[in-house]
Amino acid sequence: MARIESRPGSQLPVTPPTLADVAERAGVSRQTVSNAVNNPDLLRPDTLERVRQTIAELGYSPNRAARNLRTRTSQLIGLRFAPVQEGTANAAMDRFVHSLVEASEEAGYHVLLFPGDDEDPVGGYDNLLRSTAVDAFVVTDTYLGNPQAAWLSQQRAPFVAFGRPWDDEEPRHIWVDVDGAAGTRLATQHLIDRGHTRIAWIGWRKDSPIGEDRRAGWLRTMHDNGLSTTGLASRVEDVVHSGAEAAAVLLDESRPTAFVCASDTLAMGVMHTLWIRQLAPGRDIAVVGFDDSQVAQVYPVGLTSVRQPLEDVAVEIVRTLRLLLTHQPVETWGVLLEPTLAIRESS
Amino acid sequence: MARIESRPGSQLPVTPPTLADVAERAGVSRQTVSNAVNNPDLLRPDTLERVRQTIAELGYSPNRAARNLRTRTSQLIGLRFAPVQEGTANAAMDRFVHSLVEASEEAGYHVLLFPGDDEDPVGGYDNLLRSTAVDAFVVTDTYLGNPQAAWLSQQRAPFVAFGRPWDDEEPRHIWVDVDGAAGTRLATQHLIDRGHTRIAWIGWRKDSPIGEDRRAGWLRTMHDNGLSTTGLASRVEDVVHSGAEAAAVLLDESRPTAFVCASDTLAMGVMHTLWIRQLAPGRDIAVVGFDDSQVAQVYPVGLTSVRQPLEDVAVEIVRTLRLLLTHQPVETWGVLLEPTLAIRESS
DNA sequence: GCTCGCACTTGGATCGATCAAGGGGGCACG
DNA sequence: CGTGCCCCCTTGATCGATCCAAGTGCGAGC
Repeated sequence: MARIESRPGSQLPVTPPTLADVAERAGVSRQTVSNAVNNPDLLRPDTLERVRQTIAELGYSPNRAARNLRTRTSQLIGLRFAPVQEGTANAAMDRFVHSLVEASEEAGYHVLLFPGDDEDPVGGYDNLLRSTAVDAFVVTDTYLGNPQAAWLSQQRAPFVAFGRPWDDEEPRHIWVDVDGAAGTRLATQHLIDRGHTRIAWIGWRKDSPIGEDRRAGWLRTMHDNGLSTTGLASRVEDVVHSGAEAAAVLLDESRPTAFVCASDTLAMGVMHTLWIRQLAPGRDIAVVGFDDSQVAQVYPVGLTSVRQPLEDVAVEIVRTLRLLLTHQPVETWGVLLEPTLAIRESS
Repeated sequence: MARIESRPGSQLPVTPPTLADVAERAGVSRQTVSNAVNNPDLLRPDTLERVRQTIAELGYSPNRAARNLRTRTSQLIGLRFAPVQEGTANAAMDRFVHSLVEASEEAGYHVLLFPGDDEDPVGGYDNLLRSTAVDAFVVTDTYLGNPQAAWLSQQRAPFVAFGRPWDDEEPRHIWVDVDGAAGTRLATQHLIDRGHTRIAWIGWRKDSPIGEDRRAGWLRTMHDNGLSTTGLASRVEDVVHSGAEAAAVLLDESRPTAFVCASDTLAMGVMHTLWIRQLAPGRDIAVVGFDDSQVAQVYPVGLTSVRQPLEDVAVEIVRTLRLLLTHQPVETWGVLLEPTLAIRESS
């Protein structure tokens, strides 16, 4: 049998069998084999069985390039894989991408990654689109002022966004998103149920619509429960030490017994302040984060955190993409999914 | 209904222009346009300029499927995107994938993700290979007993592994890896330089070759510096509470002043034990983790951690893949890269 | 006997780029 | 003035699957 030579890389791939090979071997025409693969119900059962067996024997699999050329599809979904932000806990992307890969596979698609370039944000999209390398895109960063979604709409390229179009009164593109306000509502209600009344908010700066949405969930829940929020909110950068500072100030000035944070990163900051002040998370002060990042899971005092249903997001995105690509009507512009709360020791 | 504003000039035509369109418009043949794209030096400068201008005017980009069919390549690199392991700090995959996407792009490749299936570990590879959907693979999980690398070798599929073939038997394959022992050596020496002499090791069970490699770095460095290691090592599961328990036992029995861990997850366990015992990381006891995960970066007391040069790994992998795919000789079977130490407050 | 429809076959064209030959014009050289 | 040659470009074939239209054999139904 094949003994591998001692020099690396001296192996050559073999040419796989073609449709014609299968046809000849099975004693049928090319067309019939093609039908066996794509329209099995057109064949008589016994013929189908015979062809299928031959396909199995030869290990035939339709050549992707040829099929793509003819059908003008690639069965690929493009996803811009943006640089990871070091120093923050936001590892949601990883989980989302994985879910997307799984969901796509089930729909007969694969995920193609391409790099992001902040100087030319649509360059990668443009290339792939014009060379018909992908059938559709999934857009993940739809924050305010991001030109990608608008650009893709204009190009009439099929895509679904993970994230709402915050800046527009009228939805210009199809989206799937997680209800951030519902997440912080869950978190806040959870704390209220545990007897907390002075629950503080540490969130992002005002120019982040996502941050404001999450904040609104906290705010409304507090008010719905007749609780005051004066002096209990703070808006900072999404870095650990900002969270720590904000927590320190809030503790000094407003004596909260619990914190709801817009991110696990900020929650980590709170944990730090608690640690410095010899306060035990979960016993003395409750803390809830957002994103259920690995930090929340691995931190010795498990951090209670809002968990986005990324698996469902992926499934919903792929489902919608499929409708788009088969030119079926899409019912709604957007789908909003409910997050859950991963409860741990910190609350 | 959706009102999508359209700027007619910049809108993507229903069908993108083809080579023939460009050729006709520029008054040359298809082949000449093809050469303008792929072998510019075959054209006279003025012709080249003219063709290039026409390409720009029409916004032409070669159709991927057609090119793939003819050249029998796809310019795609397959990567199995395995499920994220919840509850551990190992987010190295994310950073690696991103680096790989960037490095691939520069070499004219894209990364195609496909899901992993533990029941049929080579199924995904097989499909993509037989349908000639990808040119090559990057294999990431080459732990002992993993059949993928061996299977791919046998199929003569071009691939490069991130990870050494630990079982050291034929058939061998081409790999790029990070020197784990060098990483723990860095960590250990760093601690010795800070005056520590009783440095403990918390690592994985013996059946993990990677774990044993990392352990060896600690062991050798200790011995090289004339330090004893008796009673200072422990091997456990890679989960937080195991790390915590191991730390507690070691502290009680051997009074170490520093810990080197095989992972950030275990280091988190150590941190937990320190916290319970009111010991300050970095001041009372030093801790070093492995992987420089987001946990290490975000943890309030920054965790010193061995950082794998994943960017370099990706570049090296792509470089080698390119040699393989162009049938150029590959010099060596494997390349071992040196990690660095991200020093933070915990040491 | 005739029609109808099913289950294929047949031959060709097609998708769009690239490969492998095949010109043709200009220039140098005899 | 003819020949050879190189450079630059053109032409037809090709990659492998799918689309298309027309045709064949056969059994059932009227």
